[in-house]
Amino acid sequence: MRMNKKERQKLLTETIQDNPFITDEDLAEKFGVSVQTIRLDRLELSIPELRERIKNVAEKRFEDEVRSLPIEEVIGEIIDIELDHTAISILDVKKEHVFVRNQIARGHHLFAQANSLAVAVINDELALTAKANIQFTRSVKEGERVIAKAKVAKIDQNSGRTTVEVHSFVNSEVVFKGDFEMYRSGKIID
Amino acid sequence: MRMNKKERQKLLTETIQDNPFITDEDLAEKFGVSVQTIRLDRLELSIPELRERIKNVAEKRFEDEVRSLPIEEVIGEIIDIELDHTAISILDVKKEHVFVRNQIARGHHLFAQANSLAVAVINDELALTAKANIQFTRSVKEGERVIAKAKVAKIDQNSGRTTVEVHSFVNSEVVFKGDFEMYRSGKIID
DNA sequence: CTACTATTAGTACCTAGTCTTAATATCTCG
DNA sequence: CGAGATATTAAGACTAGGTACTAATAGTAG
Repeated sequence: MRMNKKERQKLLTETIQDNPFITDEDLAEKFGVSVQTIRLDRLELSIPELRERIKNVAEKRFEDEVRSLPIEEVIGEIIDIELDHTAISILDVKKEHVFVRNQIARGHHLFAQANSLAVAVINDELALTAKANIQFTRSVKEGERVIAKAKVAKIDQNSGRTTVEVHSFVNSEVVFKGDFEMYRSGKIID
Repeated sequence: MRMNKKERQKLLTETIQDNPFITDEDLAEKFGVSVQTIRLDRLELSIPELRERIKNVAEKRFEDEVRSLPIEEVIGEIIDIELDHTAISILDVKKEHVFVRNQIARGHHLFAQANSLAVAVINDELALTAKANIQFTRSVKEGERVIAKAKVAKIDQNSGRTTVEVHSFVNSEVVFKGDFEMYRSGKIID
């Protein structure tokens, strides 16, 4: 009934991977060996103790949290901005952006990058999108880097309505085009 | 220099909140009191010990992980669908969807809901958005429920190009309108 | 039979606590 | 000022879930 060392260690790795909250004692019982054997196994496999594992999971969550905040505020990373004129952002397409089936980026992520860049380029407290006319000219795959360039095309001095053109590229190939008509609350800050 | 109990306990709560990884010893040093005092404080405030706190953070991360997967696949919850005809989804606007400053939903979330509904309504393995013409007719606030209704308007039998109209409502008031021109890979499944 | 690997056992020690009892310190009110 | 209440500190026994190390035993291959 009892498996050999190699098998046990393989299973041990898997078991801990999908449940890092298991103690050596529980593992020993699960595999029908002594606690000491489990500890030797962990030592050989360089698997840290329960508390360390839990801590790692917790710390990773903290990192993610810090990382997810800026993602929420602006989709993509703004690398250049000249208020009311131009702005550029980059977005690295990762597995969370693509369809599972074909690894093609979901449209709304490209839209989100462009839209939030259009919001950012406007020099106003409250910029909202009123209308948009967009076009996806080529599908973007996981691993590609999308560079979005926004240009303020027109500002209506009375209403404040601002038209922003955004073109997104992968290796100088246009993958997305969008005209955004933006609404701004206050007066134009110069 | 040393603050009173009330002040200390208030600060203690905050300190632990934004760094759950701090030990009683470090806290004692930070507040210039003994470790025992910190422990009494935690007891009074029902703050669990370090290891429990870390475990909670880790467990929460595990829960979140499970929860964040379905959110990725379809934005909003599909409540009705008739392939190649109509579909309806709802999206409850929460704080993660809005601008911090004014609690207005960021445009790309409404777009994402509409776009992913347009993708879903199409009876094909691979549906991609080619173009979209959208309009945000009223701003949506945190706490509101957006109901998106998609209608397939036209299917080009040769190219497979499909036009989907999406209207989104909050309490029967139109908040978003969009015409999506969708591209489908294979033939139309009937 | 010996050499080697694998397993088990036992001991001392560690961290970051809990729980309990008891001794001080400090504050407050009459 | 002093008594009582509240706050703080200390000390001791115990806990989980380990590490690190030494030593004994079991099983197997040459």
